[in-house]
Amino acid sequence: MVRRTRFDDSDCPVARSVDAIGDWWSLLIVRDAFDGSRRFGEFQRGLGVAKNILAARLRVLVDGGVLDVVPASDGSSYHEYVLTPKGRDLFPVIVALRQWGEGHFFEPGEPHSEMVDRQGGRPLRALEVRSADGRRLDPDDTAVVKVDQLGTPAGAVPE
Amino acid sequence: MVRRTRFDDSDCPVARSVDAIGDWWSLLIVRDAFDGSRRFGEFQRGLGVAKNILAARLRVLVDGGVLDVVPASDGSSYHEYVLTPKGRDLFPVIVALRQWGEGHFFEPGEPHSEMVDRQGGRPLRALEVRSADGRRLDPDDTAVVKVDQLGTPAGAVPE
DNA sequence: CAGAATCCTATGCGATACTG
DNA sequence: CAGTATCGCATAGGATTCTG
Repeated sequence: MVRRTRFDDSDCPVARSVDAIGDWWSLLIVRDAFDGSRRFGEFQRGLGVAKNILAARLRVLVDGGVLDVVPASDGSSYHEYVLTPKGRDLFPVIVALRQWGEGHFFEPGEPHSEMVDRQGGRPLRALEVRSADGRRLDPDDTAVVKVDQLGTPAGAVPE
Repeated sequence: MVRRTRFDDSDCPVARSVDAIGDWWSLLIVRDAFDGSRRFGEFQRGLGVAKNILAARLRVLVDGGVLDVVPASDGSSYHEYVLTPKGRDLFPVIVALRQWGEGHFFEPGEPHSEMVDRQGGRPLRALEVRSADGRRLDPDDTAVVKVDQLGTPAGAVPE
């Protein structure tokens, strides 16, 4: 796929995000990073991915500014991979995917990993899309517009 | 990749979501569906993807319960692809990816498509991850636990 | 226009072996 | 343990053609 079709010049932020993440492995690496994984071996065990693939993905994520390489915290000569602020900004993406999966791909009672609030251990509230003034928005309440210049929508999508 | 490594039996909802979506094309199809695309040709023009690929992806999305096929609303003999409730539940995922992209892949003032509130046309509020009782949560405020049985966390991740 | 059917190639990725 | 190097195959997906 010639490195797949590139989306990095699209004017759609979704496409650029998708392009920047690269592939699903990368996203699962990020997931594990949020879960606390920092070492090469941790990621490899958590993912069951071939080491060459993992190494390549880690490099892409580091180059893309999602992960940072830091000296190992335990004093060993290796290093660790930690999320950058940019990588941490993927938090809602991971949470959104997690909640979608929880809601649609598990039988009631089926064991699964779950993200909880550390204080009290309760599951998170479902993500809510809101307007600038705080109203809850459904998909139909939104439109995608093309912003031509500095922040001024050029026109609402007709519909 | 023998249809890539399967994640559909993972106990992680993120992995199952990723597996169900299939690939980036599918996600961009969903994005366009949220933007109002319904017809084969609309998706194709919006994505610039080969028709066979598009057809295959649409089938996967329909089979997966993300899209539904309905008779064309304009009376033509073709049909249209509309989001199912399950598909509409991907809304936060798309919004999250969009916001990440907006925040990290565009220069200030660089033209891009933007999702706005239909009422007033203002951009959306940034997604916020919240606890069950409404506190804002950062990644560090959360943990991923393994739920063994009916809703009772088996133990917090040590860290 | 909406697809299905072919053909073809680049490459993602899995497996394995090797290094420090 | 943390990677790099090499090999090989399946296949995603691009291009094109054909049909109703």
